[in-house]
This record gives sequence, C-alpha cells and structure tokens, in this order.
Amino acid sequence: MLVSNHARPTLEDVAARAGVSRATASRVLNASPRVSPEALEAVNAAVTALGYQPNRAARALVTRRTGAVAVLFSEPEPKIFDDPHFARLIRAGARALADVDVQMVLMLVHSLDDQARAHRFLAGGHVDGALVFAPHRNDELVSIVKKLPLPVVYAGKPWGSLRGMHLVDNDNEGGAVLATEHLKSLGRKKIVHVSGPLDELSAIDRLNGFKSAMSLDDKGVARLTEDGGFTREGGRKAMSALLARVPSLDAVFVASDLMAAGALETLNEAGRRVPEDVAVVGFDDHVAIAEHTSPPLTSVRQDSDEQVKVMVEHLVKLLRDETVKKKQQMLPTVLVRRESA
Amino acid sequence: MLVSNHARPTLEDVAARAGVSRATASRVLNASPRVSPEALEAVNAAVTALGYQPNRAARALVTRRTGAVAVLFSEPEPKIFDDPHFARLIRAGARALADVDVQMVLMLVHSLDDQARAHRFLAGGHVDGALVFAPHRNDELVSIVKKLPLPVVYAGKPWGSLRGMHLVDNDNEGGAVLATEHLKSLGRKKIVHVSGPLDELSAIDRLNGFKSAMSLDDKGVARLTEDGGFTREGGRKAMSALLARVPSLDAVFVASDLMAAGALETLNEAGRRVPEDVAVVGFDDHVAIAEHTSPPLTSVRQDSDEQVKVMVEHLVKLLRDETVKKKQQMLPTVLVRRESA
DNA sequence: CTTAGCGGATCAAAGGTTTTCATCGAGGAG
DNA sequence: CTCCTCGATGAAAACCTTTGATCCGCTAAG
Repeated sequence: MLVSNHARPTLEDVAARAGVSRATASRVLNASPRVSPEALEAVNAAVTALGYQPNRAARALVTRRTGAVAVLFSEPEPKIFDDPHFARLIRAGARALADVDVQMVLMLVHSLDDQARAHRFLAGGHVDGALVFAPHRNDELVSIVKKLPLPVVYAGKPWGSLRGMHLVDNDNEGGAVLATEHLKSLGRKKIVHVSGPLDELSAIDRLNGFKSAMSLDDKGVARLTEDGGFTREGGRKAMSALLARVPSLDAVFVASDLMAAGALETLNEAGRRVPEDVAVVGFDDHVAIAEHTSPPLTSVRQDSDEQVKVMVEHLVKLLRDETVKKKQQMLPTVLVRRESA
Repeated sequence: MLVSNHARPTLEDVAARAGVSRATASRVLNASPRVSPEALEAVNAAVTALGYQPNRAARALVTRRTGAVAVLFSEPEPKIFDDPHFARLIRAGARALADVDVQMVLMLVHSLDDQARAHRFLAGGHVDGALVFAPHRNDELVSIVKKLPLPVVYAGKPWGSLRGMHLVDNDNEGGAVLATEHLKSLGRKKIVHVSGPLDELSAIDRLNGFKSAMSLDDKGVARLTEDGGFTREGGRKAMSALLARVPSLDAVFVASDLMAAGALETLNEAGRRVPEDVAVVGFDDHVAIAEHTSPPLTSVRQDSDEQVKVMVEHLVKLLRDETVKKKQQMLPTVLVRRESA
C-alpha cells in the first residue's frame, strides 16, 4: 500500500523497512554484486511498497553526474525552425534519450547571448554531455563546445578540423551520386543541380557528389549549379536562373525537398512537364513535402531518426567511458522513387 | 585570471578568497539584503576571478527546487509532430524558458509507456513545474498530472473539469466568429465549415464560433460542416463531401491552414475559382502554409509564441508563490487578410 | 553606567546519496 | 581447535549549498 504521507520516502526509510543499512539499500539500487539474495529481495520489496524514487539532486551531488544531456541547435535564423526537419530531429532525440532514461535539456542557440548562455550552462556542469546540431560554417558555438571537457557528439560534420571529434553523418555525397546516377540511367543528358547554401557542409557534400558523378571541373560546376539557400523561394529562383542559363536542361537534382517543391513550381510555370521534359530528384525524402508535390517527388532518403538514435547511443557509450570503435560514423542514404524521375 | 585547475571552484573557495564565511558568500549570491557593501563587492570580485558557478545539485538538494520545468506534449499519433505548429511551440518554449534561466526538459508522450515514464518523472520531483500540451479528449496524461502536487500550466483547455486549473488559451471561438462574420460581410450566402477532429476542444470551440455566427441549430451544423481531422488529406476529403452535399456553397471557413491547403486543392480540381466562386478562410495563420497556397490564404492568426510566453510567465509566478490574478487567460485572435477571401 | 536593540557576520545543521574502510561471521585449511 | 580468507554488511565521510540560530561590537535610551 502506498504511503500517502506528503514527504517523499528516502533511502533511509527504504533501508529501515527492509531491515538493512542505507549502504546496502544503495548497493541494491545500483545493482552492485556484493549483496545477498535476501537483502536484495527485501530492499526491492521496500522500494515498491514505499514507491521510493531516488533523489536526483543528492545522487548528482555525490556522483558528479546529472543524468541529463543537452541538445543544442545552433541556427542563426530562427525561422529555419519551421523546417519540418527540425521537428523530426527533436522528436527522434526525445524518444532516443527517453529510452535510455536520460533527461533531455533542449537549447536553441540563435544570438550571441544564446551562445554565452549555452557556454555558461555547459561549463557549469549541469549536464553530462551534449548533442550538437550546428551545420553552419565557422559556427562559434562549435569552437566554444570544443574547448569544454565534455563528451559531445555532433550531427554531421561541423566546419573545421574534425580531429578527435565524435560525429554521426549522413552520406550526403553518396546520396548525391545516387541521385545523379539515377538521372543518367534515365538517359538524361543535360543535368543541372540546385544546391544548398555553401556555408553548410551537407550542401557542399551533395554538390561534390553531383560534381564527381558528372565528372565536372569547376567551370562546369559554375555553369550547371545554382544556390537555392535551402528555402522554397530560393528553389524557385535557382530553377529560373538555371532555365535561363541552360535552356536545354532535361533533369535537375535538387539538394532538398523544400527547394525541389519551389523548383517544381517554376518548371510548371515555365511549361516544362515533369518528368517528361525535365526529371527532378530531391533530397531528404520528407514525406510531408515529397508526397504532396505534383508530381510526387523522387528523393534521396536520409534517415534522421536513425541518425539521432545512433548519436544517442554513441554519447551514452562516451558517458559510460566505454571505448567507441569508430569516432565518426557515416549513415547510408537510399533513393526513393516516386513520379518525378 | 582564470584558474585552470581542473576542479571547479566551490563556494568555500569564493568565501576564502573574499575573506568572508561561506554563509555570507551564499547570501551575496542569493541577493540577500543583510550584507555589507564591502562584503558584497569582495564576494562578487572573487566570483568573477574564480569563474565560480554554483553547483546546481547541491543547491537543489537543500532548496528542494531543481530550476527545471518539464514541457510535455501529449499526442497519440507521433507523426503529428511533423506539424509545423509543434516546432513553433517548442521554439517559443525554449526561448521563453531560457529568458528566465530555467532548464527546459522536453518530453514527448505517445504511448502508455511514455505516460508511465512521465508520471514517474514528474512524481520523482525532478522538475519544479510543467507546461502541458494535451489537446485530446480524455487524455489520461491530464488526469495523471492533475493528481500531482506540482504547478502546471496547460495550453488550451484540457478535456474535463477546469476547476482550479491554470491555463492559457487562444480565443478559438472568437476567431471563428471573426472568420465567419468576414465571409458574411463579403456577401456570401452559403457558408460551410471544415472542422477539426471533435475530440479536440480547440476544434469544438471553432465549430461553436461558426455555429453561433451563423445562428445554426444542430441540424444545420450537421449539414454545413464536415470533420477534416486537422490533416491536409482530411481537408481535401471534407471539402469534397461538402461540395457534394451543398453544391451551391460560396464560402468555406476551414479550421486549420493545413486542412485549408487540402480544401483549396479540391476546389481547384472541382473547377471552383477562389475567391471568385468560393471564398476561403483558414485558421492558424501559419505563414509557411498560408503564403504558399494559391491563392494565398486569408486566415485567423493565433499567436503561439505569445501563448507560450504567457504560459511561462504564469508558471514562473506559480513557482515563486506569487498570486496570479487570473488562473485562466484567453488570448485574442485576429484576421489576416490575403487573397482567398 | 547599564542594557536593550540592531546591523552584520559566522556557526553549524540539514538535505539524500554513494563509497571507502572497517567489522563481523562463517567456513576451510592446517 | 585456531588462524585465515572471503563475502556481506554497517558506520561514517564526503559531495556543496542554504538558512536558522547565535554571536559580536556599537549606539542610543534609560
């Protein structure tokens, strides 16, 4: 029967009820081997009887670990968070961390103030580790975090030296090759590319994939690609520019689904039929977008849920001081065929 | 100069350096009035010199407060989190909580397991309070949370009795009236409504607003409204059903922008021009949607950022044991005109 | 001159857990 | 029968902060 006494039971209470000392009770809770079966059972019984919950603060005080990790999103433009990709990452993080019973402390970092706050927070020892999403070039946050004596796992490659950093990346380059090869296999001859902003490494990797699959030199790249800034509107504009520059184009690989949606609008307005006149492949395979364009969008899938899951597993290992075989992991991408190519 | 000693400085160190006792140093940090100006200055100097950061665990242990609040999203269907609305709420929450220096612990609650985990967590005293987003009918999570001796502020009206509950709601009913009156003022005679799922109170409130603005009885409601389930696809289907049932309709008030996007597609396919033949008003004013439909969507704006901000302010007051004048607050909605009506 | 009052500082306890070290008892070896 | 070993347990220290009780040195009132 649950005691409805207002004060929460303490380990002392549990020990008393089980007829053992506080030390033994603690050992049971922490699954120490040096405890007799009888004691173990008695303590467990007392725990459930009293509805005992360890006091996190007290535990943290002595163990010097908090049982929480920070999840940092660095993004200078707040509106980018309307991107469904962001929601997906958060959801995946929440789930994966909950599964291992770790608190998720979410921090969104936009301004310099936010950076300072994040720094204080991380340096203050309020978390045991961090997951960092910082895709942009020369992000100050990365430099800050790097200096801290704190286990960190990055999503994708942060800008700068990767030495000793733990990260989980999607195979952006491989995905881009996949997409481009697919277009080539359809017999397309004039393939162009709408890239993401080149201050993000994922965009660069995708561009590089396109470049190598097409065997392009820098001049070719300059002619056949256009930056769409990872926005829908940017996708529209980039597509217009490419149509003007390469009127005979018959296929386009677009570095994100959102931009691809914009590009499709432009192609429609220009009277080009998809996929008859122009084949289109996107990237992200975000179903909420890809399934609702007309026609539905063929796209490269990167499994964000998996990425975050692997990041969490990786971080947990670091927290447990286990050795990790590979500091930097690469996740495969696959092509999902719909009607646009 | 920062001491690069690996161990973090403690209050004891600060006190020693300032030439006062630990107690005095503590009072300075907590802005107690009973401290001399000299002591205050000496302590502050020591704090900055050492880069001292209070140990959260130790503080939590003695004060019995954690400096963290939980943010709970209860949603049986995980995919709903792809809804941009969700990202917006999270972003607003992160910002508002960071501004008052409170940790945000995010929990997504889908399954019964998740509920149990949330219960353990909240009952375990790991947070000082909670923000709860649980729009659905008879959500078990609400009953669970209600029983806990924990300050909680709800987003919108949770199902069931509202006695003594703290909540911040948008004026859904008022917004629906606004939308409907606007359509009437345009001279429209046959106005119909695509509602949200009627197991969400926000959907019911919007339906009620429509009902009262149109002076409908239940029979009228049954004929002129259709449930679109707050999804794009649902919006399409509901619109089809309404077109079949009321072929002469000349306006529609749709209870969410996402559904409105679907409804617009259906109207296009049916050859009805918007707004000439059918005027359309949405709800949410989610720019990423409303500005990209064709034509751009007139919509009722509910300011989610503001809602969350007010929720946080409200919760903070509860945490400080301040009295709150109004337990239940209602935020106004406004009509944003674009081209669809 | 004594004493009450007061501002300001210190002392010490409390808060709940983990963990080291010592103790205790039983069982095996000599 | 005694000595050792070893496994299980308990006592107590340590983690760092807040806070009520206490104390000290002065001034103002009686």
